[in-house]
Amino acid sequence: MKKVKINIRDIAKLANVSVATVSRVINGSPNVSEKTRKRVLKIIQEYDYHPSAFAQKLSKPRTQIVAFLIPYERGFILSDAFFPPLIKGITEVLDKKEYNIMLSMIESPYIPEKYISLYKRGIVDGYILANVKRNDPFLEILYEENIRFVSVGKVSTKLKKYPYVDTDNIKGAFDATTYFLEKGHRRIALIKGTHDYSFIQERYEGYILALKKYGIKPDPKLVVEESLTIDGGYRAMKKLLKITNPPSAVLACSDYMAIGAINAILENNWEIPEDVAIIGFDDLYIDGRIEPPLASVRQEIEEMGKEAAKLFLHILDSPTEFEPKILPATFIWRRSAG
Amino acid sequence: MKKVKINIRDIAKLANVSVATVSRVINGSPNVSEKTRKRVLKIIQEYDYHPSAFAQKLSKPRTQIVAFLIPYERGFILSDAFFPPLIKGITEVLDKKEYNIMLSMIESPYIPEKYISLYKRGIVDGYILANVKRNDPFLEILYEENIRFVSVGKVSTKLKKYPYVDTDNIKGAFDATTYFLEKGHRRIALIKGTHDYSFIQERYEGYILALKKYGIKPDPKLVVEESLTIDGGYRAMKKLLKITNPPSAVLACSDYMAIGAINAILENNWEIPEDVAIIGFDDLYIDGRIEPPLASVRQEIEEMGKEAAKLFLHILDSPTEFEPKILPATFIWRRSAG
DNA sequence: CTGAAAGCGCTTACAG
DNA sequence: CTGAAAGCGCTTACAG
Repeated sequence: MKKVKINIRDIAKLANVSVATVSRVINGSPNVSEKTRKRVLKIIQEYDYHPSAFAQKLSKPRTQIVAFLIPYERGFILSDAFFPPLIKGITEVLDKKEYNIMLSMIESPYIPEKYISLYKRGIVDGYILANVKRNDPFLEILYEENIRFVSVGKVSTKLKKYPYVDTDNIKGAFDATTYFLEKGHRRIALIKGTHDYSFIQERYEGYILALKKYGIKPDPKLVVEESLTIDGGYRAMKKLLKITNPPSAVLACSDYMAIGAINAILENNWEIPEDVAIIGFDDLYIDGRIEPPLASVRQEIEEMGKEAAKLFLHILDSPTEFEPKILPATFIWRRSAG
Repeated sequence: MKKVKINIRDIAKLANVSVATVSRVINGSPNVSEKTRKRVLKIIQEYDYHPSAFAQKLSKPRTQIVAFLIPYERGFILSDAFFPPLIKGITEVLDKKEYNIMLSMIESPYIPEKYISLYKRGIVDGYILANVKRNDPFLEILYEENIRFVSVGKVSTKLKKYPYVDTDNIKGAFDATTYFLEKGHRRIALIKGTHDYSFIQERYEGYILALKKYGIKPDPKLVVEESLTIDGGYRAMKKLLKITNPPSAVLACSDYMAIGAINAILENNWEIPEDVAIIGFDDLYIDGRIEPPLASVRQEIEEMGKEAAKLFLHILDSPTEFEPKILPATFIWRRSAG
């Protein structure tokens, strides 16, 4: 049966002390005699008393809640394997600091005001953002309003300095492309998404950089833009197979795209990696288990989550002294790469 | 620059009314003259005033926050495609009702008290739970404490009646098995996880029911238990290939397991579906794009999220009058099924 | 339609 | 070490 809700005053009466003393016990203040503390704690336990978080918050500056915002497009692949490990990493760090996570998946186009009110109404101490598009105005609003936030992904080119964590996408794409180059490939294609997302732009840059380093002039016909899905990869590869001088190697900007590309290649009765070698990006769980095993560039997603959470906790205390965190991207060889 | 935090009293003064009137305006009370309302709203806008959610909550019964709890095992495949659509569904419904979601991924073994305090401290109105193991004591605690919750998955055999949403797992497995039987298969194997999770138990039941309907005595050698991963499926299939009279058809309790099984079969130089037909479960995004395309049993995950959220909102008002919701599981034919 | 006042359940100087 | 009291920022009978 439910006992009626008990409050600090009840506990005070029962323990024969003032509410101030009970409050001190709750908050672990040293200014309480051991004897009193024991007595109060006993009553608290006995009556299963839990101080109201909201009432506590009312007299404290922080809420110990961070909003985790994930904007997404209609049709977005929500089964994307990116978020669960990210959330896990964030949770792991914040849990230890008794921080809670308020989750919002918000469909674009969205109204920033709605989500900023989470802060203005005092519900959250700030934001962790993921899947944000290049130069999404939300970041600038947060910045101007002086609201704490951490971005998963370097997404703004306008803000001078802001806290973010990211994978070294340029290096990742550079390494994968370089692998192809060292294997002797000269017709290397890039299958990519639109530049709406910064990581695509960066992977593109890494690809171009590697080509240039080998003195190869990028051929625009070898760079195909499509949606970041299996089907997008399939369509992109179909196009590449039709050009006069098709590529002997393909770097895809995501594993899903790579899987689609593989289907298109096999459908064409070409061999992988003999006729076309292929490398994906992200290193999804399934990569090593498909046929042929898909080489990829690994992101440390859970680690990114952890770093994002750490950075967030850090900027709460020192809003101006922080360093963005870039995590390594590691080329993982598997048979598809040749 | 940050303006100093403004409160209801400031607004009252600026608008030349009492705080009570401002409060009425905020809460859309009809007992305010149009003229006054306009004036107050103007001031509120002008000063970008946002009432403190915590202060409001202090004088209101509900917090408009629900905790979404996901217990998990170390090593659990967090890239599991199950959660993002589930979260999306939950969010979509709750957003409209201005409900927020407090997310907790909690590693087992966990201490229920820690998460129950979210409720006892007045932070959340209740819980939505996913990935809960069969007869997890957490549910019983919530039940006894009279705390509102909805379970994604029918997980308790001890509670008489409690609110849950689930997929019709028995029917799904029954249909898939029946498909095999109608195709003439008589040696049908089941690759499954442990009965820690109720959905495994149910899929097992569906499999057995179908066999019995066709008068086939289940052969224990054809039921293999492994971890719910690609590797688990691989190991399970390896075992099945070694038995004296190997199966001509395999139902796997998850698509990941099915993918592992496919690898084991191909490695053995058997043809799919000619030598062994195979059906997975869940209908992941990739299923139609692997080779051979993987038949599966579709769960309506996003829909489950929506129903879970609706059910939660419902039980807040009528804690005793509700119906658990079972969503259909649909067999999806693809080439692997033969 | 409006306001003064009590109340929600805490924390925290201040005084002793 | 302890308590009385003010304060956090709202809402809501109650009275007019």
